[in-house]
Amino acid sequence: MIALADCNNFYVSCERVFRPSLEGRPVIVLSNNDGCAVARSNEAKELGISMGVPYHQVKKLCERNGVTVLSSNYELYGDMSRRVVSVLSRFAPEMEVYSIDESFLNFDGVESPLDLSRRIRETVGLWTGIPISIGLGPTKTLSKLANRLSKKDAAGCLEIRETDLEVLAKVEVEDIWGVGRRLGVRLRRIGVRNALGFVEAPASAIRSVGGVTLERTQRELCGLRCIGMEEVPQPKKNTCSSRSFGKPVTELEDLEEAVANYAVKAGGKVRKEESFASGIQVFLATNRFSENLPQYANSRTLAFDEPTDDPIRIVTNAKILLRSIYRQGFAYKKAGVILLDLVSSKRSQGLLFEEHGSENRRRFVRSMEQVVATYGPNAGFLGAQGINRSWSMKRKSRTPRYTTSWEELPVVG
DNA sequence: TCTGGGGTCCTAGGACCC
DNA sequence: TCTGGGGTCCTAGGACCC
Repeated sequence: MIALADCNNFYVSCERVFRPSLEGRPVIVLSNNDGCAVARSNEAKELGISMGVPYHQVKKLCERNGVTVLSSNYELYGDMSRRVVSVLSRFAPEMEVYSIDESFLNFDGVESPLDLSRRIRETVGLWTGIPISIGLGPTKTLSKLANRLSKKDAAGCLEIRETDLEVLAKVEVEDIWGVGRRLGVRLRRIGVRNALGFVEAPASAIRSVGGVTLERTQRELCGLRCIGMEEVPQPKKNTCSSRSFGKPVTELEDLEEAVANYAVKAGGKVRKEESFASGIQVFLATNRFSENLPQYANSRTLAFDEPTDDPIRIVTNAKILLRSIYRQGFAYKKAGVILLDLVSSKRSQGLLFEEHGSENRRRFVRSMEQVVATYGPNAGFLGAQGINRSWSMKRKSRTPRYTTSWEELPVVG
């Protein structure tokens, strides 16, 4: 038996832990740049605010109904997520952290999985303040399905088996894990409307619609385990840092600043993972929603002669790539840096005849990181990253970083 | 006016090899 | 008139997930 523990309306729930007055009231959390609604309390869902809707489309509705609108506070959510995970890990020897708000737990051999789930749910709620739901099933895909159904159940814990045909018949085909909008359309076209139809369709038909991946999903729904638990997260193959700009950017100098910042950030992630990047890609794009403005998007890739984690090399190359794809006369909305083909820093192939990256350089980078970790991001940065950063994103109503910043601790009494 | 960010996997097609 | 067979590697694009 596999359990999927999923935090309810996670970002909203995190905010409510520190502002209990938001309990029972409509709340939404916005994506970066205060762009879209990415988390909604049940009350907000009832008002008809859908997942991912652009905020400007529901702003009036929010104002009319007294919805509390918050910018995202990823530092807080990340820390709360770690707390939830640490509680969950007490209950299952084998566990996979699947996303910021979901974990799979292996319940093989557990005598009464539902009882255990209820205990876990209670403990997480008590110790972290975050409400969770738990779905149980013989495979990951079935536990995902059970979890979805458990959200509607007041008890918050639900078990499903591949033999529960009448339950499967009630699940829309798009609600299956691994079936998105496109595959949903194509499946409906061949007459598959719900999970029962999906299970009963011939494997060859499923395969012709969605390849081996979708056939695997079908087997999983039939109770056959095809997707295993991944206790140790696989090392990342790529890492990306990108942002939409707070306002359109036209000048190369501004783009260079922005791209330098993304490059430094992506480099930081790579160093943290103890990896080196083998290549780098820079991309930029105008606002694809502004149909009447001239559109342009491009990207360019370059392979490092030797895998690296050196921010100065990364920034230098990012700027070279940017200049090669930049074209004047466009209002750019977004740019980003992707570091490609990450390899372990311990097993990286060096150059045969020369040596890159002096020990001095490495010490310099480490010192910079320590300065920033202690005194904040403005205490030390590369000149290329710029000072004014007029392009930086909007985030109007971010709550304090209650749990990760001494300056922003909640005040009691 | 205003529309997120960060990933993975699979497949088809082209370039190239012998 | 007739124009092979069997590979690998890389990339772009499309699908999905949260």
